[in-house]
Amino acid sequence: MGTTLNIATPADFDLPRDVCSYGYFVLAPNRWDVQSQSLTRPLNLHDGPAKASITQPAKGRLRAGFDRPLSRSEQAQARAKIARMLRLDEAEDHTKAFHRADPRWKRSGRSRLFRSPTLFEDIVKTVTSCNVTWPGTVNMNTQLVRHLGRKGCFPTPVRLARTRPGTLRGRCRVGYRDQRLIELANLFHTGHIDEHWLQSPATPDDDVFDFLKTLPGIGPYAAGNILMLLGRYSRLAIDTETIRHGKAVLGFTGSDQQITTQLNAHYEPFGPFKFKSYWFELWAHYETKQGPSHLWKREETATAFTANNL
DNA sequence: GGTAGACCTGGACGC
DNA sequence: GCGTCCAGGTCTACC
Repeated sequence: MGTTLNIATPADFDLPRDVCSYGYFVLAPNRWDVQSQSLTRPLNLHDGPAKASITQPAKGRLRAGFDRPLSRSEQAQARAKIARMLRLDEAEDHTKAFHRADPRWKRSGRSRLFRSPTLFEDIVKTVTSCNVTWPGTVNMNTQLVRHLGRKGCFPTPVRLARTRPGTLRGRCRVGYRDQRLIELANLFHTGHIDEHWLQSPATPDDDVFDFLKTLPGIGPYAAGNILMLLGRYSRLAIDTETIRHGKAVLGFTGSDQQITTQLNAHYEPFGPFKFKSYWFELWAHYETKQGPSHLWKREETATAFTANNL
């Protein structure tokens, strides 16, 4: 008999909406079940992996069922990881401030962007999303979990740091990212990444951005994306998808550089919430083509979604 | 500071 | 079934 945790959430939290808000919800080891509207994934805890199934039985409350009993310390650890994934730290006043800045999302209530239980997983997922089409990202994460993850978990920094480049390339299909991922894993497991400093409100976004760009495999796009994953929304992460959005949806014209300038100007009024305003615009565009994201069937839509494919 | 070319994979396409 | 082309962001060398 496994442990069940009851977890309090901010009053405005909505599990289907807030999980199915960013592409990482379809990447292994996450699994969103459309039928039961639940999120399932294994978590790495003190005494080993435990599979969590998260549902929302009522407003303001989540239920997380595990496939084995959890000790007291593991329960605290699991609560922290779930809170990180679901951004339960973003209270209602944060949502209200965002909706004051951009009232377009007040009706749907959108504000939270799904992320991973650890910063390491978020950074690896970001690196596997660079210079590759979305199905490639999906495959890399599936293979990383399959070949390097213990009992279906995402690989730990120690495990990834000890993996041979040839294994990453041959089995996990990460290509030239092999050495960069190993170096990143080494930086994490040797304590060279100061997560407290990265997450401290006292640290300016620009300083975090500059630091992130020094990491292997992290350029301007990835650094902007990781800022968002750290809860810093004052910058955009501009990739080809953003440029496409600028042209097709916002009607911008000119060279990519000119469109980038127009995009930055367009989102400037949203101040510290620029990324959210941009992202929910993009996400709303996907949903007009494919229907609500919490109903997307993983194999059909979610693994192929980019505006180009839609 | 700006830019060209290499880095890999998987899918689309033509034969 | 095979070869070719293309999409995708980062990194290095070079100007």
